[in-house]
Amino acid sequence: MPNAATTTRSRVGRPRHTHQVATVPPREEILAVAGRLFVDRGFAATSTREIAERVGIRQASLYYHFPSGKEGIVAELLERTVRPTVDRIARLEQLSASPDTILYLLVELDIHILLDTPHNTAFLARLPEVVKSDAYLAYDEIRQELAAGYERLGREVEAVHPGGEPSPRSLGHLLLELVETVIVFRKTGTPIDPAGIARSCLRICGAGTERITRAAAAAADLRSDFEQI
Amino acid sequence: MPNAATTTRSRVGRPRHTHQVATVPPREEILAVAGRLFVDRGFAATSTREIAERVGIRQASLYYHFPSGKEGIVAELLERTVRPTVDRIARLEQLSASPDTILYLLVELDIHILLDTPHNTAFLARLPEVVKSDAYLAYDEIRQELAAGYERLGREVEAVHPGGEPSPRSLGHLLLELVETVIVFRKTGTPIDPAGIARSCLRICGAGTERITRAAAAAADLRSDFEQI
DNA sequence: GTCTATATTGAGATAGAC
DNA sequence: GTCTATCTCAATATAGAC
Repeated sequence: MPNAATTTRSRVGRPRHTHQVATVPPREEILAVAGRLFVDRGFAATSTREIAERVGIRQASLYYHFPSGKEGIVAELLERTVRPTVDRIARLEQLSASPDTILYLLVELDIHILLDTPHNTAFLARLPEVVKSDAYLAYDEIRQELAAGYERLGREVEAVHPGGEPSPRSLGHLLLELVETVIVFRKTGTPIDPAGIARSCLRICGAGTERITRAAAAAADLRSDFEQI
Repeated sequence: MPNAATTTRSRVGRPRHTHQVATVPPREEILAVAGRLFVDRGFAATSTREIAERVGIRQASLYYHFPSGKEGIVAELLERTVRPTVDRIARLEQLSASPDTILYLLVELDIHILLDTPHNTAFLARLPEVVKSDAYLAYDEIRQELAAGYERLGREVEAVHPGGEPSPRSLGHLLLELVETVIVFRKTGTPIDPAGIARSCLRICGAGTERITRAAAAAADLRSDFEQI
């Protein structure tokens, strides 16, 4: 079935169904398959053979797309895990809303992104083999920014009514960890309650019931602005 | 230097320095070294050769102490991670104190135990390769009990003042995850604030500032009973 | 861009001497 | 209880044909 010059030519008659059947580029296929396996079985425990097998190519062919093998794959997966969140936090902090509302919104959006991440690949950042790798450095830098954002917002929420029980040290990291419980929950199949976690974050910062209710309502109005993109 | 019958005999003169230099049994040494390496580099990424090398024996000799190799080692490490906590929770729940106080105390004690665990081996339960192993089953069963305990206590704390903002779903797992943030923090070197986490747990369950302050004070009086053993 | 073939290395595990 | 020696298997990575 010779079929030369199937691209970049004008032809007589009805064009082929170039629907592509939404053909995913092999590179993307590799990332998806590898992400799933890494999260499922661990990074070191997953072989390039198995990745290739599931993609439908030979083991050696992986090195065409990712010359540095598994390392390169996990680097890109980590990158994609953290990028969208950081892109939004700057816009969030510019909103003219109460700190309560902004924190509530950040938590909800962060959770939303974590739950949407293809194969829960945010979990990869918790594997020791991955943490030791070079790929982790860029990821961690951005994550520190995120923790700093949580810290800033948390302290602002705390400052609305000074004099209460103080919020814990490492507040930013604690809030971020609380949000990232969804990574663990997603893995273990534990039911997830995003609004409950958002409320919990505000409570940790000293906000009372009425403030939380108000923040949740205000966040609901603003949320639609951030769901796109 | 022949030295027969060094035990169970009475001898003339000053006894040898039988201090043993606190000689740790090789089995324990293996567990300690392996625990450290597993947590540091991951389970699959750690070879039996490296464990043996650091213990000061040959790779093959490991199989005398642990016939099933790494699997057997990690099984025992997990076992030791979870046993002491579960042993105490039953006694805690029998105390005639407020739910606030008991939950506060449980959180503090749980954190204390997690921070004392030899090489942060509680982290092992978060490695996919370990979760897939048979060793994980026994561990998980006991951990479910623990989550159930947190759920019971959390709901009791919530019920003290009904009608407030409801606590999140999966409350027990959420509280347990919040406590276990110390595992992650210990790994990343993030400063840890045990009392702050305890207060955060109570807040999540709807307790206000005064109740938390009272619970902390009451817990301080009871704490000494549980530090021993 | 994908293949076959293979080099190379390192892992876990067992047998049997001491 | 620890050793040496070795088997077996699997993994990563490269070379070069198509």
